[in-house]
Amino acid sequence: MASRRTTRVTAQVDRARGVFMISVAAELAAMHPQTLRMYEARGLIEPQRSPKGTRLYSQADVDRLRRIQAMTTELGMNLAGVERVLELEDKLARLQRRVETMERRSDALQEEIAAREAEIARLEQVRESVRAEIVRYEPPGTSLIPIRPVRRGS
Amino acid sequence: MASRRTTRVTAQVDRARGVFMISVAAELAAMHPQTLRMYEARGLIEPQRSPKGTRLYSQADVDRLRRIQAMTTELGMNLAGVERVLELEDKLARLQRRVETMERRSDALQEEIAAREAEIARLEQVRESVRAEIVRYEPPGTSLIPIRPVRRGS
DNA sequence: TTGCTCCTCACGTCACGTGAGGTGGC
DNA sequence: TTGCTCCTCACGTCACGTGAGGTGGC
Repeated sequence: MASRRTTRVTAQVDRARGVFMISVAAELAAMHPQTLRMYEARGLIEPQRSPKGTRLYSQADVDRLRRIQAMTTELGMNLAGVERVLELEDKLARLQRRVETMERRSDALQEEIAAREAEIARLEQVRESVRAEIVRYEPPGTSLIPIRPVRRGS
Repeated sequence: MASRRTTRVTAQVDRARGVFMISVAAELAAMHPQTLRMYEARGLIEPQRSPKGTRLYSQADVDRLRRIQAMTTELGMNLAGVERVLELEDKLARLQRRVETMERRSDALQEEIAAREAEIARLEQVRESVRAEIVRYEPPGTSLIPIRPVRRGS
């Protein structure tokens, strides 16, 4: 279990780590290397840099490039639109996660209500049986002590 | 209260009703009439038509045109991007409303829990006082009747 | 007749992608 | 030296907006 978590964290780190130089990244994204430089100039992508200044693209960068590629090629969007859509998709994903969290919370609250309902039912059951026991001490006409309303602080 | 609702419904109907011919709508949206025809051909807007075939734009149409205008002029987006962004903004608005509904529901559930907590506290309180009353009937050494464990069904 | 509507066609502009050209370090 | 990197500049293409041109009904 601990090892699985470690593996996942490592994979995440790797996904964000700059490993491809521009020619490789361009081939993986099916783009011209010059296009990648252009996208960077417009702020659509920010690859890391080696100490010498060479761009280093991560797997996450390549994925993002492919999403951009789909929007421009398949939908015919320009870069201004791509930028805005990427923003909105991020917002949407965050909101989606929030909805899921709230749904789980809602379920948990429902369970809390059910648990308290059960507790109330249990307490009422106890009260009923106590009442039944008390009544047994008072069979009409056979009680040894007179029955009177209980008065507090008497 | 009923009249306020009626007013709102009327306003909504008016907002969706085709009232402006193309030259007026174009002026309200600060656009060329030909541009409006182009947007319609591309499916970005669907004005109603008079029996004679004249386009009739509603206030909602004009608002939509202004939103499109802002995206193309201020952000430099093309129409493919506008289309996608309008879709995503709709989705986002729906999800936003859902989050608000869920928040209200969550609050309501919290209140339900609080109400049941109060009921539990009340029942426990009752049980405590019943116990206290029973004890009061059994002062050691002064009871008129012998105290024995209660046996069911005896 | 004027001014609107409808339509189609064509052109100018601009964004984007890509190629060329020149530099520098493994 | 080869093949990559870096950069800037320039050109071809395409989408979009707008204008022209011709029609028809209040």
